[in-house]
Amino acid sequence: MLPDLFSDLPPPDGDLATAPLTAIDEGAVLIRGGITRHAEHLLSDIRSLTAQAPLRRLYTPGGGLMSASLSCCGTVGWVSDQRGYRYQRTDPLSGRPWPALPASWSQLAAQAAGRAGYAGFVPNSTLINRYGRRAEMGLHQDRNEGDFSAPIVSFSLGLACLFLWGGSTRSQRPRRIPLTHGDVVVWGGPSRLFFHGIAPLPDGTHPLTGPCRYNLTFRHVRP
DNA sequence: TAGTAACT
DNA sequence: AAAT
Repeated sequence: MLPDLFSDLPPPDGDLATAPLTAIDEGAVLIRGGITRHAEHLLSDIRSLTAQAPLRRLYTPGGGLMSASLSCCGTVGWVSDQRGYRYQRTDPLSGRPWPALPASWSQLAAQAAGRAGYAGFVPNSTLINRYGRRAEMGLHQDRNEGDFSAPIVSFSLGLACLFLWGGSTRSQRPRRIPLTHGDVVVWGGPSRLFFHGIAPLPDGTHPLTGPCRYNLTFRHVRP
């Protein structure tokens, strides 16, 4: 078996308190394997949450269909359609409020943020992204939250991917950072509005998720 | 405009 | 780069 793109990563530690922390940029860190030991619990929660608010593909305002599927939980959820990007209190599919953000998720996200130097992070919205075969996410900024003092906390589950990490302008060529099952990325402060994205998902199968990657992105949104 | 076409 |  030939070594793959990701085989030189250290083995996952699984604990946010002790997993190895790498600086990516000013205000941005990668915690390798920080949530590995919580993966099955998180995936089980994703199953029950997406039974209430199904994963769905959204249209961008320009009319493009996103290749990743998403859902939300928390007091507000991110949506995109012909009218633009926004956070709203209800799921447009059902008209009902989004499912509550599980307390265990909020605690893990806060612990990750604290490890990255952002004390007191209290997320009120989580975007649940599912990347299937060849799904990707173009370079973008998370800029609809209203509160840019709070960081973004991102959990990776399942198939490995290449995280595209750019800069404050779209023209800066992004670095490609491998993310594997259990990895956590936190960015805020000077890099809070940096462009980022996901390269097309490589083929593969993960024991816990099959041919897909899940990503949980925690935010604090000023309603 | 979190995507895409249409360039180079 | 430009459309929306």
